[in-house]
Amino acid sequence: MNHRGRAGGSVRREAAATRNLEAPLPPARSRTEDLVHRLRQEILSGALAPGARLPTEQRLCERLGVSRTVVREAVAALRADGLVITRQGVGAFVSADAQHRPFRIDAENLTSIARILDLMELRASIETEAAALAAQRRKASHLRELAARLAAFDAALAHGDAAVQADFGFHCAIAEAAGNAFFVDVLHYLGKLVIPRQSIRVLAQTPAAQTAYLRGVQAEHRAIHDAIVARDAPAARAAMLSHLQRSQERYRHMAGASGRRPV
Amino acid sequence: MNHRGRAGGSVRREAAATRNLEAPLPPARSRTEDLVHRLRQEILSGALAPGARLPTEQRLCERLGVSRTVVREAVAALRADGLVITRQGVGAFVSADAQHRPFRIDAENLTSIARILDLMELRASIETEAAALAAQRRKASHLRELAARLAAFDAALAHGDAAVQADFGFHCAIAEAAGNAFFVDVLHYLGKLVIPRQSIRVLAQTPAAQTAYLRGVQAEHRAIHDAIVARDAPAARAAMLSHLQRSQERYRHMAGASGRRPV
DNA sequence: AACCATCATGTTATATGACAACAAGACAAG
DNA sequence: CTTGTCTTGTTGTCATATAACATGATGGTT
Repeated sequence: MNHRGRAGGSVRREAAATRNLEAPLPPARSRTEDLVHRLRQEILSGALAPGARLPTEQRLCERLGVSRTVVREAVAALRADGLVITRQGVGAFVSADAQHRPFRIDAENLTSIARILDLMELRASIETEAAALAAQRRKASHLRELAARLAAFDAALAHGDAAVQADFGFHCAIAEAAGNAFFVDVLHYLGKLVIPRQSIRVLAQTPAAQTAYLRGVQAEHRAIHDAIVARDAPAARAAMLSHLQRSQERYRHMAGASGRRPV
Repeated sequence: MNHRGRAGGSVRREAAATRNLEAPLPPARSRTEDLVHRLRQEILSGALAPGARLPTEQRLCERLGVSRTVVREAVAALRADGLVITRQGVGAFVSADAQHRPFRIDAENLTSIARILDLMELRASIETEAAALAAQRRKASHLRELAARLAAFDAALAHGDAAVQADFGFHCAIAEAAGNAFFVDVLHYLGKLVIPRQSIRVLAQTPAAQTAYLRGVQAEHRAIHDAIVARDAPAARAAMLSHLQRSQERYRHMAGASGRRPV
């Protein structure tokens, strides 16, 4: 028996080549990936209900004409995804919480300036509310943390990269003060996507322009900080919204100025 | 050689048993899971930088004293997670975007009413902004969709379960009208977590109470809808915020009324 | 009858060896 | 310098065997 039925893959690859000679990466799914895809679809579509038992490894081997290695690797992948759980000596079952897949934003979705602005918009919606909640709920410890983050930003004014980190730290401290762990989690997640791009934008400027830019950012930070200290939720919301809208504007400007290729 | 060095696992299990005889599930990691954990930590900690090449399967087998089966399953799991990518004949490499892990909220995190209210708060922050954006950007097609969803809700008033679905559909339509795909994605993700619980709450009531409750919801929906039609972003934001705050209030009330156990 | 130890069976977990598919460099021929 | 071939190393797949585990059946004991 041919150990690897690449016939299908080869056909796909050739077809792609005729359409575009520049084709850099023929996907050419492996058997394992194929099986993962099939099982995942069956689970997500509900054909395999939560709690249902998957066919045994032997049956899957027979039905699909693959080796146990392939089946086991596929199941391992699904288990890593949290879609199935296996019990030695019993079988493999569809996870009870298979329905709510993890939320994820791929880097491929962020190839255009418009998409990045969309992401910043999403972030803004969360942070404005976080600022308002922080104004209502902040404790003394949160205020100390906020002040410390502001000071850290001041200290980092001269170093563009460190300043971007400190900037994010200030925002995280606000999310912490909001007293809702979900806000912190989401912000961290989005931050990892946005920060690198922001950092590059900042560092592309001259040192003098960097400092001027960062001073402006810091002034907006202080406005947010003051509103939170004053327990003025609407003001905090407005200050954060204004801050992030200007941030979007700055990004739009810098992206437009330094060529069309977003990073 | 002993084919499965369960010594460590057994020790762990016994230790746990001495601490708590009720121990329901000794984790007892398998070798595969162990290796997945180790490699994942090395990647996330940065010890294995993005783009770096992993040791070959043979080397991993030798160093860790496990079979190739274990190594391959572990790598398959990491590949499913998007942390590594493998190229036949070349090797396995840490993915470039290994840093930003998918965002996920486990069901275990939602065991208390407070946590669920936190989640509703997060959802509110996103939806209020979505409503405001929808008011600014909605096209004619969006208005048609919104009207259709409202009508669907009216039609489902009698059937509690269908009404909850229609309710969510209306909210999704607003996110669509906001013209930012991320809002739709996040709402869908959060919806899968919130909807079932909301549904149970509604169905626990008497039919008459259900209808009264749903009529109140629908009135709030209309207020949001009208603000979006009028392109009045602040009004849309306020209407949505009010709607969701009342929703939180209702949940708090129902949760308090029907026993302490959240679902 | 109720209880408990033991066994048989089926399943997953792991180990091992082999071969196929592929990539990249070495190397010689043109 | 280019091109084709070979060698080597790596991942992908197959096949088989054994260990660990769960579950129900069996049969003996109380």
